[in-house]
Amino acid sequence: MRISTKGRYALRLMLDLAENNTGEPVRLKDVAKRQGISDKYLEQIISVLNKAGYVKSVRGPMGGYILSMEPSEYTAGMILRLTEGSLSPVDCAEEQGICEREDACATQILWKKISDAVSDVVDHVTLEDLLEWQESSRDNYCI
Amino acid sequence: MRISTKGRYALRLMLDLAENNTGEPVRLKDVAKRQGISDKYLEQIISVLNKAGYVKSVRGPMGGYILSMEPSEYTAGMILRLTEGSLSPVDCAEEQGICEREDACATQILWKKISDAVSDVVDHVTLEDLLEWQESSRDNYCI
DNA sequence: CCTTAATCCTAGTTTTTAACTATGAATTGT
DNA sequence: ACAATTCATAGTTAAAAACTAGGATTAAGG
Repeated sequence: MRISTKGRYALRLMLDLAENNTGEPVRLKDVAKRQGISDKYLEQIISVLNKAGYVKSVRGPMGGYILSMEPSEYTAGMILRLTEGSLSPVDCAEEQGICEREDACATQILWKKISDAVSDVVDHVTLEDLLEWQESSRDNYCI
Repeated sequence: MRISTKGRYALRLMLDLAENNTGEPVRLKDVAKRQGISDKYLEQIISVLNKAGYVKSVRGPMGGYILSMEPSEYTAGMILRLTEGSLSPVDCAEEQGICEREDACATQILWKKISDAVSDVVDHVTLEDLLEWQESSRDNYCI
């Protein structure tokens, strides 16, 4: 029932872009350093976000990435579904006709409830919310 | 974000024991056949449920397994946590001190929300609920 | 134009986990 | 004694996750 590093890193990546948004593109190498994540791995992850239009890229020196929308316009669900694939605990909870037992399987109802509960959370948390949480937790962060 | 076969099979196994509870022990082989699951694999899964005291075992011929409590006393959460390990999307959401970034990481709050939402579902669905759903879906099951 | 710093693209590798499979010992009803 | 069951442990296979590597492409600055 784990969320993979792809999804988690993608969220932190987007959050980092939001935090460091000065209008200028942000270098991926800097994000990688700040977040302590391999930059080569981040390249793959942001490629997906880029193709989906969630970020804009600028190539060449002084290049990097910028969010293409306001933080409030991204939900965690958008980012996680894009990078994780699906957030459903089982296949049969999101699509019909996969399981030949589905007419006689009560557990499917449970999976659907779980799936809905997860969606309800991630679809109502935006990047802006994360930013706010980040800032308020920053206050009690002593280094 | 998937639930593994261990957890899913364990639920179906417990549900099968509940459905076929006549007071006599139920043979694992029969469960395996009904559910279409390898009996050797089920052996491993029920071993965990047995050690936790969720089922009682009877060895030898005419042996098998029986639920040790009423269906209403088992929640899906009990069964899934036992067989799946944890239902949390990330480690840092259930235990503190794992992530050295936790004081400055807003995503942790999101993971905790997801974790709580999932718990809220699975801790309020009992085996008895599953039994009822099973019976009502049986009605529109034509074979 | 040339160098350099960035993104882009694809393929390969390693590690971990999931999902069984196999073998045989222990137990017990007939 | 025999046969049917659970019990215990180890081994195997397949798939997915988590990176790693190498080079192509683009564009700013001198």
